[in-house]
Amino acid sequence: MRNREVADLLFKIADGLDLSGENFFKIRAYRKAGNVIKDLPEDIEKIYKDGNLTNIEGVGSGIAKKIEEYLTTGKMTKLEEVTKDVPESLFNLLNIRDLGPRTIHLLHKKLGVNDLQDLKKVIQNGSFSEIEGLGDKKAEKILENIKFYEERTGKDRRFTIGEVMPMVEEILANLKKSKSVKRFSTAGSLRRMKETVGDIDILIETAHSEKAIKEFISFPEIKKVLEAGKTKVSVMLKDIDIQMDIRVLPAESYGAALLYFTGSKDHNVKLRGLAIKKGLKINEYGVFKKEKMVAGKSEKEIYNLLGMDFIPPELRENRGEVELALEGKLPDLIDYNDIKGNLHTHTKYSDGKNSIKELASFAKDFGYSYLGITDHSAQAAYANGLKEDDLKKQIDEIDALNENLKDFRILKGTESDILPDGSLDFKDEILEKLDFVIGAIHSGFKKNVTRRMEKALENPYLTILAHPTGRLISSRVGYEVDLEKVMEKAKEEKKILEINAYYDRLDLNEFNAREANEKGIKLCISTDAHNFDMFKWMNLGVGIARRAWIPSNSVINTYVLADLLNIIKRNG
DNA sequence: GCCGTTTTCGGCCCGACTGTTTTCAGTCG
Repeated sequence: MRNREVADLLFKIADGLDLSGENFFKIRAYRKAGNVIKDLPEDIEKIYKDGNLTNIEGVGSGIAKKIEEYLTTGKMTKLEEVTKDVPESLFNLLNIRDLGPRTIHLLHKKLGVNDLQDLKKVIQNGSFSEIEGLGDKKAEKILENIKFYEERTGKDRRFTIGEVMPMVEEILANLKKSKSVKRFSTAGSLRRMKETVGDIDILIETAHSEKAIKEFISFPEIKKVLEAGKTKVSVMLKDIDIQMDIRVLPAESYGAALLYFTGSKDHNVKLRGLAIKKGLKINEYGVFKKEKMVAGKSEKEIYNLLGMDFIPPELRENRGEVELALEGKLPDLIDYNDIKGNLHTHTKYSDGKNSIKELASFAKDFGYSYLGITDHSAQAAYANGLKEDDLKKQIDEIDALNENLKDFRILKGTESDILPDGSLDFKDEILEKLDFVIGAIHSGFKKNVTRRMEKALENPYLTILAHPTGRLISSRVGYEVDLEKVMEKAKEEKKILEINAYYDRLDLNEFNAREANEKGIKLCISTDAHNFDMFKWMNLGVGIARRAWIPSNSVINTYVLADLLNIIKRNG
């Protein structure tokens, strides 16, 4: 897939034009095309070969030609033209908050600013503030933001959703206690359950906005207030240095604001386009016919007014959901409370923190009706993997525990390493005694991974293939694997692929998961829990599944026990 | 540069906040 690569070039052209003071709408056209291409599920090269480039939203003949040139020759003349007069170091300045292309262009033209050092110099010697439209306050602000920029990776830094959740939950708990706040919700990419978020958006409904804002900015989780108006507050949070935006709203606009700030941007633009055709205007305060407000209290009301069904936040990416909602044909998505058990967990036997009994009791209290125990196998020595005798002992322990459990069952499993030759780490005689078997690659990420996975999938004892791509969102690209082949084999062998909901894995990701589902492959959402606390990640997995348009009956751990056992029973 | 059930020109999503001014431009989301 070279989509990201092509999108980045278009973004670069947009930035370059921006820094040259070019026509605003031309710049936006490049940026829009980049955004659409970045999120396309199909490969841009394939689209080009099929002659369908201009069918992509936002790509006309001009941009199509540039993409064609790049795909066939490896260069893009337009980009070279644009960057000829803009020094590379000028692009970096765009990463500084409150410093945009117009100002950078001005500083470049009038003061010859070419890089960060120049910028600091002109602020310090006062020539910055002498330019019309700029001043001392702006100078001071920029200087402070330069510090921020230098301390961290810049304003484009993204956080995994699991990284920010704990802090968000603390803040939501604070809001729950507040007497001046009536309702609140997350919005933005967090509400859409994207695997990474750039910032955190929170909406609150209150009749006493001044009081609510004052209260909010005094929360202990807040490091610094960036701006604080009457309806909007931006702050930087402690520990993780992420920006949080709060919007304060009256009841009649709550739905409109939730819709607006949940996004995605592309989804909203689409809705507004539809609204215009109906003679309506949508903004964050409501839907308006001329001056008269005709909807806004709830999102559902607004969608219905536009003649469509309510669209769940996880689908709002302008990937066809609007068209389906208009026809009343949205997919019936898996829901957060459909899950009946966690089937990938570790105990003290290997590298987990809790005993089997503790974990089972927790899972039951969590509302689950079964729990799969899948400790590591011997090959995973770093994780204290189980030898055959340990596994036998564990089987006996689970049998004994099950005898005393009511309305709940512990399932006997293993997370067996897939060895270099593609075989599993236990003999058939012991695998036979288990309810199900997870296979996983934990070493040799570059060694015949595709072939090994295919062979493991052919093994009649294997039930589920864990974290099929092996990526870590924040740090690792994953296995050298031909996922297409692995999926074909899984389909052929009727095996299950895992969506590992551990926040830094989310593997399969939403695109792969959707592809697997379209092929008819069953999926399993698991948290790979090493303690109680990690059960909460299950929601992230469901979020990914919802973003992948997956229905409940495609995920095995939404089934009641009897049906689940039927599905995971060996040899069909 | 893109796009069209007001189509090949003339629009292009919309508003808050800030700092600079005194009506607005830049930046951000």
